[in-house]
Amino acid sequence: MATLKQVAAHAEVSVQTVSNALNAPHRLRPDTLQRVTKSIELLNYRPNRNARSLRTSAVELIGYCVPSWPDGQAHLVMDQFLHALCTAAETSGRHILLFTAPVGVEGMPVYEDLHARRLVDGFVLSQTETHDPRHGWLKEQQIPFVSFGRVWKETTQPGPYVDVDGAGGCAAAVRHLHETGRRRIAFLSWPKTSGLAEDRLSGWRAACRELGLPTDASLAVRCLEDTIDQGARATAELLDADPGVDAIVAISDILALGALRELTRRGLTAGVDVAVTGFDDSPLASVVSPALTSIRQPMDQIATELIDILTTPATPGVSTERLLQPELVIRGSSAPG
Amino acid sequence: MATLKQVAAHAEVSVQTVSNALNAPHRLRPDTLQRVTKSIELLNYRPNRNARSLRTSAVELIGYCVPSWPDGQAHLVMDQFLHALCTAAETSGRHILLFTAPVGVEGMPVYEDLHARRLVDGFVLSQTETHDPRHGWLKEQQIPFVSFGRVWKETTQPGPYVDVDGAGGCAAAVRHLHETGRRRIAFLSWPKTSGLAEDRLSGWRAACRELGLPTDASLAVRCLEDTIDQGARATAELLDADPGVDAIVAISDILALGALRELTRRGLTAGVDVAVTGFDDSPLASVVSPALTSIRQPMDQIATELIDILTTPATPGVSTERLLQPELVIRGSSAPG
DNA sequence: CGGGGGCGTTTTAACGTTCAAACGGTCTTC
DNA sequence: GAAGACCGTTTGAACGTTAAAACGCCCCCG
Repeated sequence: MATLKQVAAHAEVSVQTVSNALNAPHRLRPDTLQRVTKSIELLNYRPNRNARSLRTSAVELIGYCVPSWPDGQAHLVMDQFLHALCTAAETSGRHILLFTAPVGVEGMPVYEDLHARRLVDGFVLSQTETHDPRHGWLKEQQIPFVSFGRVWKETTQPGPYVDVDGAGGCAAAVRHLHETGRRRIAFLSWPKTSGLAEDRLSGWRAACRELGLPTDASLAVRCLEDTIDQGARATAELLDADPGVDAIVAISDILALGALRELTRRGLTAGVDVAVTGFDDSPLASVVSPALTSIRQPMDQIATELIDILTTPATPGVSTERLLQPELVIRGSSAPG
Repeated sequence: MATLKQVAAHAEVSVQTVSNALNAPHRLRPDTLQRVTKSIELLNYRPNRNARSLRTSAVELIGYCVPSWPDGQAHLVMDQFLHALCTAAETSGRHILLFTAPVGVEGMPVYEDLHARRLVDGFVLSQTETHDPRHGWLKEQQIPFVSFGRVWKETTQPGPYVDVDGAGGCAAAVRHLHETGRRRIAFLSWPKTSGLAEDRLSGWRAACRELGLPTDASLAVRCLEDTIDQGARATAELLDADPGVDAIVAISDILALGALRELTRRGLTAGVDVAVTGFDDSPLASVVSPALTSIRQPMDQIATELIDILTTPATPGVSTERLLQPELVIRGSSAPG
């Protein structure tokens, strides 16, 4: 465990010079730099992050509250997201610190504490809710943050965010289905209380109208829970009420799996008789058969933008609200063969 | 952002006394303690972790390498594990720091670097492999670690670990199936190269023998990948070759889902005609129908033991190898109604 | 030849905390 | 009544780093 002092002694320079060699190499004369660099390598020196942070009061750590989920609700792309976030943080020399906190505003003292004790520089929020109180609170406390997901509705100054254009994604799915000959496209959704759901639904509706396809109220079905069973049940209702449906855009992969199951149960072939698309391109999408066409969120890009916004000092010209386009991954459930 | 100095001035004591009030309150006279405590509250003081860590050279941070998975292989219980790990760390005043690293021994420089720069005190490893080189390497470097999962086979001094008795879990599943009248129980497995697979398989074999049930080689089928398709295909082969099979113990929930699908395809009812069990009790197990009987790993306990081993200084009497019992969660796929 | 300006390096001080030793007071003990 | 032990508190130093200022040197210019 070599220290700056030991390196300095070895290279026969002052401590500060070694520090400069690392943080501002242009200040050193080339030969000095080389001598110092050699000593650093020789002694296998690594800067002590704690000492550095104490001096600079920046810890290069970003807090992320690991979501807890109601039973039976999986976050199937969470590991993708975490991996992307981690990678993005690392390319900027930072790391992710995990913690737990109560949901909503009750969790705020935890955020404040972590920041006050200087365990983190700022936070990445996810699971943003319709009237998420966390944004306003953090802004008030002047704690840096960025949110994955817009704050939906009625909140003044929502703060910096990165989000995916769910409406655009669903519209793309509808257009793809239209191109492959589908003409009566249903939408499997969640309850109205979710901003996410309304956004995606609006994309389906807009694209259908644009293409002259029906958007009857009966074509948009809501499931109370994000489970396979609910997806299957809703699909059954849909097909019973309207046998002409030839495609289903589901708001999640899980609901889409439910749709697939119900189709199989009825002796229908997904992708042939009725096309199905999901959302998130979770790992399950590619392991079922027929494999599920799904709308993939660009996790790497999301993570990069999140870290970028969080670590770049606010600049007048640069927006801190970024909407990214998802990608439609086409598989057998909508285009067999 | 109050500091110790400011609190000291406010309480009219020395800095060290305030420090003692927090770290060794028994040393203070009750009235002094109260006065100091009051000042701390009044100024909303929070100790600066960096300064503390610099002095004590302990950062109270535990590194965990976020696993990256081959496409189409989901780690469905990773968020459960992370949540449990986080919670366990927090109850001991620590936190989890995420990072990425190449798999195997190539990732070791990353571990060393994080430790040398004093970003973490130690590591929790997971995804332990048969000849995992990380354990030996870390031990050699004297970097504290604990592994979730045994090092299988031939490694001397495997190092501290917490693991789940997969054999015991599978044996419990077999006994449960036997109790409910099943007499020809098959096992859906992975390739032989996995220590995990061999462990679980051995539990099935042992329990069957104990109960006088057949363990023909044809009853133990191997799937090359952990996908629903592979599980379905293997189940099809199994039933074609041996129509007498009345129960299937699958080594993973994913394979079990494949089995369920194949049964449905054949017009058989899971839980009635053929019983099926999975492993991990992933979120999917409870959202399919019939819901899947599955072997649940005690995540909270696992996490607690991991943190305990990692943070407790080695004591001669106390073992650092702990094997925990999983819990069989019985649902409709093995016991309808 | 004296003053100003770069340049590369060193010096000084500070970040906020804890450890170890020192201190002064009171209470025992012989 | 002096010596020792104990208790609660303070003092001094250190952890390893970086920011800012100071320094000495050389070069240029008037």
